[in-house]
Amino acid sequence: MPEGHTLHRLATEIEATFGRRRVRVESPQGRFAESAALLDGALLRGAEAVGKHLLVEFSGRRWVHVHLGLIGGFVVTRGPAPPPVGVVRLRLRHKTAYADLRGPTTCQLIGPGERESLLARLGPDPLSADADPEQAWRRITRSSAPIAVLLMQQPVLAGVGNVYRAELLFRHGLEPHTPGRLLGHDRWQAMWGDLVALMREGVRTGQIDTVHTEHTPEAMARAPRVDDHGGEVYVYRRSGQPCHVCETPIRTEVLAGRNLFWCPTCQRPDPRSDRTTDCADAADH
DNA sequence: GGAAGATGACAAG
DNA sequence: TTGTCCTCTTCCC
Repeated sequence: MPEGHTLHRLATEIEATFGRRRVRVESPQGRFAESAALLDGALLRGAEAVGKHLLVEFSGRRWVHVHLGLIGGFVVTRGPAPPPVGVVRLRLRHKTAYADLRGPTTCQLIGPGERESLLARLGPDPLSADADPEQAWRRITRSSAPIAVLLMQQPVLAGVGNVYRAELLFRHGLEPHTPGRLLGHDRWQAMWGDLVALMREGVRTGQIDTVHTEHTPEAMARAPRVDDHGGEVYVYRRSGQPCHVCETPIRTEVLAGRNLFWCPTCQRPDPRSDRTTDCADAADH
């Protein structure tokens, strides 16, 4: 579930529900019990998302640092808290709402120093108003790693995951194996602007929709996507299905341990590249 | 009832 | 590059 937009929504929801109130803090599962006891009854000041990280601030310059990883979930529900169902690492609650955290890779009580070092190791977040795309550009243009790998490295760019990276590369017609150093600056600026718009839309709707108006199911008279992640996409998890634009079957492969999807016809190396558009080049990495 | 898989990240080699 | 962790859901027997 969680790419950056999910965490930003979550931060907003947690702040709206629990912000500036004293909350009960529990760890039904037990793995966060010691820290929960320290925070129980404290004032929850607010919540912020940075990339895929969530920071819930409590009085006394204390933060609960949460990272959902691949499978984690943090669900806010109205109403008094019932007995926990399943494995609940952390529960926040007051009289009229509760939030259950399950399966995070990180749930840790931290102080100002640890918070600072976390922020320092993250690249610009397209959802943050003061993010600097040039900071990401400097790393991309220095690297010979495939652009598809760089987009998912959180020190390069914070908040982009497997869906946004695949869809962004499609929307910009960029072959995923193109080395970062061959990416043109203009192309990068366009990609950044697009990411900001796409991810803001993701925060608004809670899902990842990336198709242009002319490629929606209605416009194309095709069946809408039925999937657990909702939105309409060009390539993500569409392996073997026809490209919405050119009908070439979408390709997939595992790159750096993650499933990559792309259209071999619509996506080409950056024009600044001195390579030909021969697909054999793409295998070089 | 069990295996596989999933929008992530890290350590070890 | 591989293995490991986190939890739940889906699919197949």
